[in-house]
Amino acid sequence: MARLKDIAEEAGVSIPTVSLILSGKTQEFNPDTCRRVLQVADKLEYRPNIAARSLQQQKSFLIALLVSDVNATLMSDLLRGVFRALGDTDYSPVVFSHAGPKEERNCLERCLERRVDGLIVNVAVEEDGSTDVSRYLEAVADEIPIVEIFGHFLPGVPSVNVDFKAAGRDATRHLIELGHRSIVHLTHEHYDTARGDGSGQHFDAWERYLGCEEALQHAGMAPRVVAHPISGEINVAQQFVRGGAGCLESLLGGPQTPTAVVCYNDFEAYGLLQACRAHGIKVPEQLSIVGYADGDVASISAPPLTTLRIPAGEVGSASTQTLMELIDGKTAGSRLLSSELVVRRTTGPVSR
Amino acid sequence: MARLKDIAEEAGVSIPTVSLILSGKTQEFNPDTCRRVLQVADKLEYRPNIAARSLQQQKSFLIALLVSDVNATLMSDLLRGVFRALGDTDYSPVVFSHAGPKEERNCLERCLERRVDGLIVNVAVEEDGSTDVSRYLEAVADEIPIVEIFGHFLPGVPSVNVDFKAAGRDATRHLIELGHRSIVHLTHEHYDTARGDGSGQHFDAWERYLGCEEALQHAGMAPRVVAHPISGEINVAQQFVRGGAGCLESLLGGPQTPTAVVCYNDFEAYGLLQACRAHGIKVPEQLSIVGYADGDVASISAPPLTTLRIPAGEVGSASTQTLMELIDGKTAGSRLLSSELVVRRTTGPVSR
DNA sequence: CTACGAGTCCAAAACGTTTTAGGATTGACA
DNA sequence: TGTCAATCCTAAAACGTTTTGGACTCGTAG
Repeated sequence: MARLKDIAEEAGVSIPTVSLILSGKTQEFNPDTCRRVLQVADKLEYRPNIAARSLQQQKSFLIALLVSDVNATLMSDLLRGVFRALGDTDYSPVVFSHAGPKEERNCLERCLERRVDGLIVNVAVEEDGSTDVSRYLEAVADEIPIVEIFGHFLPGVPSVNVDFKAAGRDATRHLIELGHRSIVHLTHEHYDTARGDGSGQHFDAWERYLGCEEALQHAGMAPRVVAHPISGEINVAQQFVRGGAGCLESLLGGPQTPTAVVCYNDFEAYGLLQACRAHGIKVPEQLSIVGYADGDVASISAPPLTTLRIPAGEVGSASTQTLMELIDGKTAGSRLLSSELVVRRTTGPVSR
Repeated sequence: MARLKDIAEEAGVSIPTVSLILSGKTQEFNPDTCRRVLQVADKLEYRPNIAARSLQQQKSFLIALLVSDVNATLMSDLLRGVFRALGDTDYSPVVFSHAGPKEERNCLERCLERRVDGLIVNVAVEEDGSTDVSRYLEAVADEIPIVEIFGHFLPGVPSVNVDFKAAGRDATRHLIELGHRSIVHLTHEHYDTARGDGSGQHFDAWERYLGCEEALQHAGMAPRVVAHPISGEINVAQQFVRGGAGCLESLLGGPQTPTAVVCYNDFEAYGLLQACRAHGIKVPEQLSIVGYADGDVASISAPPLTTLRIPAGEVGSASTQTLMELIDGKTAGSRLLSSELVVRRTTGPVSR
């Protein structure tokens, strides 16, 4: 593989000359020389050795992506977003997918060895809601630019998050605009465990509830919640499906039968949809349903689910952009991205 | 960040001494020296500079993962597999997710600049079934170890693939063991377009059919195929759902009503399942259904789908292992991984 | 004739590591 | 006393870049 030296010899100039010309400082050289050098470089199919450049410049041109595999479904979108934002900068992404705090530590170590120029990290959170690595990460944060995604556990580190509250608000508002006046928020039993400190494991559920509440109150209505248990044993997705299905009775049995339901996620919505069919309840004529996430499930259900798309790609590109700014020495703030409402066929005007 | 030099000075030895001791060649040195050096290294929190090491060793300790975003749903499993196989080797994965041949070329260029030690690549295939980059990749394959996954377009390059034929065979055999004697293969209209050359765009569908055929013939039965159109406009998943649903009539209207169906994928199976419910056909009592892929859809359908799991994680780890062997100068062969049958509730003994 | 500026180019050092080849010191043995 | 081997360590070169601080040659103005 050709080196600067090879080009220099073949073109009859010195190494620095080649280096400078190839990096675009052509105005300081004789046009003839430039042409010759560029031509030889092309002929020899020269490709810079990034390792050598790294060593000299004290920059690795690598950014690390540290994600816990909880976000598995979002992974590919996220990556694509990162990749898009990286565009034709000189940076490449090193990816570490870790299964928990222990591995996370390990990954971090590798990042440091590589002298990565920046870190996009999704902090692993323990079963009990604690985050083990924060200590390491906090220490590292002083030396390397870090952007946190899908969480905000590191003080002083900018984060890119999904605005769950806005998602709740938008879903609810959509229903209100359709004329609904009796709306229930369907969620899981731990939705209010994060109430105290505003963060914690079930933060998203609480935020989502708050969004609902806000939209309802703004329209002069009181929030109403139906929550189902999550037992922990079986497949997570299926738990929510069952949970959603199991709630139909509570919905119908309440003081006032709702005309619309905002669900915590698509699986719940799907379960509810199934239960409705089983009970002969027409969707959306008798009951409108909004889900959340927009995965496969949403688009294949019958009728296809109105839901909100989680902007994983945008999280990827926004966090990358933020990181780039940090790397360039600028300061950067956190960002909150909105989920986009995807109106399909489970919501419709209220019938009277 | 501490360098070998810093340790050397603090421990009162030379740089090579530190280097050698830290890389485990301790037996050639005085135990006291070793202890001192290791202690100082620990104190200064020394981490080797991989860029410098790369330059010296002419190895980047990077392996690149080049995947087209067709395999989005498999991505996170794949990555986890790669990561698992990498274990605590010195290698880290650089990931490039590309949307097509043009980007693929670009990614490849970056890989070469990084002097990656190996490449795991999922060749992008054009609409018409051609592969643009193969030329570049073939050229590169002479210089860098490559392993191809989810395809085999590069001659002479070992590949790791999913055995679609075995998947078809296993699904069918499962049904035969349950006593079924009238089995239909449900697939899409292009399933036999790859027939000629054995590769091409719809390779998987054809292999899957062949597997069915083999199992059936082995049991003395003739294959029977029902294929639905795929129009291209809407959501791919939904196309298959509709396709599957739309086939129920053909199934019932045929010369002999089948007691079991092997579907091309989970979406088809799901659509068929829906149609069965609509028509009052009991699954699995009247009709057994097997899907393929085992994503969210399979586990949330009612009843949950019997299907085959695509071993994406295994593809990741196997390809990584193969690549490591190539990097170590060994030769390595291709591997064909089996999908695992996941028996849920859409298959049962044939009723008479 | 000298001085100076513009236009081109280059020598040398530096980045942090590994490797090769050998140097210094010691003790044992002839 | 000199030789040999063993033990412990190091000097120097190398990997491929970029950067710094000039050097050299013209032409032109003082």
